[in-house]
Amino acid sequence: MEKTLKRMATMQRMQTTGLNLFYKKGYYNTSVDDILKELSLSKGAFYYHFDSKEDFFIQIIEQLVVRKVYSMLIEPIEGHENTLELITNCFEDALETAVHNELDYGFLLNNFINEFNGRNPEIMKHLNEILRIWEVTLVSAIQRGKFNGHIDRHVDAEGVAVYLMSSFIGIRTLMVETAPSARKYRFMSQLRQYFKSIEAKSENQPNNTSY
Amino acid sequence: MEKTLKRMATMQRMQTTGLNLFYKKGYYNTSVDDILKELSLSKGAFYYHFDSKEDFFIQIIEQLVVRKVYSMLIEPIEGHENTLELITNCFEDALETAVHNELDYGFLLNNFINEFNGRNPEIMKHLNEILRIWEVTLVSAIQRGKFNGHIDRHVDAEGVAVYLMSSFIGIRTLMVETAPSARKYRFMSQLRQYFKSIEAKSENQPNNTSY
DNA sequence: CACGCTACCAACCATTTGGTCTGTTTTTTA
DNA sequence: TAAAAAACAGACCAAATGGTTGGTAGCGTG
Repeated sequence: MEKTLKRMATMQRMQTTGLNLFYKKGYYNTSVDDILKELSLSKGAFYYHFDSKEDFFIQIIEQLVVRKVYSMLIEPIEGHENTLELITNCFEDALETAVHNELDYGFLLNNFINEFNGRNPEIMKHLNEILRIWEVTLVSAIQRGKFNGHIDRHVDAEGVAVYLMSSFIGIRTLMVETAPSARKYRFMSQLRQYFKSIEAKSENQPNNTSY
Repeated sequence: MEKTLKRMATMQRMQTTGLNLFYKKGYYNTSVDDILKELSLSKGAFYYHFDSKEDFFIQIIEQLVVRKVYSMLIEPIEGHENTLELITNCFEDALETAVHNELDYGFLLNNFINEFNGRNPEIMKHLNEILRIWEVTLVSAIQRGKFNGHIDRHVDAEGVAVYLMSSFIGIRTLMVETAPSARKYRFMSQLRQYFKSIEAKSENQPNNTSY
C-alpha cells in the first residue's frame, strides 16, 4: 500500500518550494523551471506528478495554503473564552510572525487574490472559499461573544467580521516595506480601541450566570 | 513649441490604455504587444517614446496613478471642516465608485504594491511615496481634528492613520468578487462606530471659541 | 521644392515560457 | 531474479516576450 510513499514525498517537496517561490515572486512570474532548478528535478518529474502548472497551484492551495490560514487565523479564535481577546491575540501573533519573517511579501491570501482577480476564475474559486471560511469563523466568534455577554448585543456581527478582515489584509500589505514593527504596534492599539467600542457596556456583566 | 503636441497625445493614449491593461491583468502579465494591439500601433512607436516597459510604467505612475489617488483620497480630506466627516465621506465616495465600476479589480495602489513588493525596488519607491503622502495627509487631518476639538486629544494620530489605510486597502480587496455593495455598507457602519470611539467626548464642546 | 526631422512601421532577434515525448533508471511484484 | 510498473531525465517544440534596427510616410521650414 505504501508504494505511493515516495510519490507523496516528492510531491510535497515540489509543493513546498513551489509555494515559497509563488509567494516570493508571484505565480505568473515564477516558471516551472525555476521550481525545478531549486529542487534539482527535471521537467519529466514535474509533469509526471502534475497535469499542469495550474493544477499544481490548486493542489498547493488545498494542501498548504488552507492549512496555513487555518492554523494562523481560524483555529486560534475557535475557543470559548472572551472572543475579543482571542481575536486580539490571534492578530497579534500573526502580525508578530510577519515582523520576524526576514523575507515578508505580505499576506499570502491577499497576494494571490490580487494576482488572480478577474484573470483566473478557477483559482479564484478556491481562494474565495478560504476567505469565506475565515469570515464565517469570525462571524460565529462575534456571535458567541454577544451571547457570552462580552460584546454588545447591538453590534452587527457580519459588519465586524468584514471590518476585521479588511484591516488585517491591509495592515499586512502596509507592513511589508515600511516599519513593520511600528505599524504593527499602532495597528494593534487602534484595534483594541475599536474593540472597546463594541464591548458590552460595563454595567451589563457577562452573563456567565446562564451556565 | 507645439511640435511636441502630437507626441504628447500618443504618449497619453499609450499611458491610458497601458494603465487600464496593467490594472486589469497585472504588469508582468501584460505584454507590450497587448497594449500596442489595442491601440493599433507598432513596436517602433512604443520604443520611440519610451525607453523600456519599466520606464513606461513609472511614467504612468507619475502621470496617472498619482493624480487618481490625489483626487480620490488626498484632496477630499484637506478641508478644514469636521475631519472625521471628511474622511467618512471620502471613503464613502471612493467605495461607491468601486461598487459601480463594472470591471473592478481592486484598489489600484494595493494591486501594484502587491505585485512589486520585494521584486522591483525601483517601482516600489514610487508606490511607497504615494502611500507616504496619503499617510501624511491623514495624520495632519487627524491632528487638525484634535485641535478643532472634534477628535479626542489622547488619540494617536499616526495610529489612526495606519488603521484607516489598512482597512481601506483591505476592504477594496474584499469588495472585488463578493457582494461589493453589502460589504461596503457594513464597512462604513463599522468605520463610523470606530470614529465614535475616537471622537472628543461630548462634554468637551469643539473649541470654536478659540476663533 | 528639397531638405531634415518627427513619428511611426514591421521584420527580426535572443530568450523564456508551459508543455510533450522518448528513453533510462529505480523500485515493486511475481 | 526477471519482468513490469513507477519515477525521473533531458532534448525538443511552438508560442510569446522585451527589445533592436533599418526603413519610410508626413510635415514644417528654408
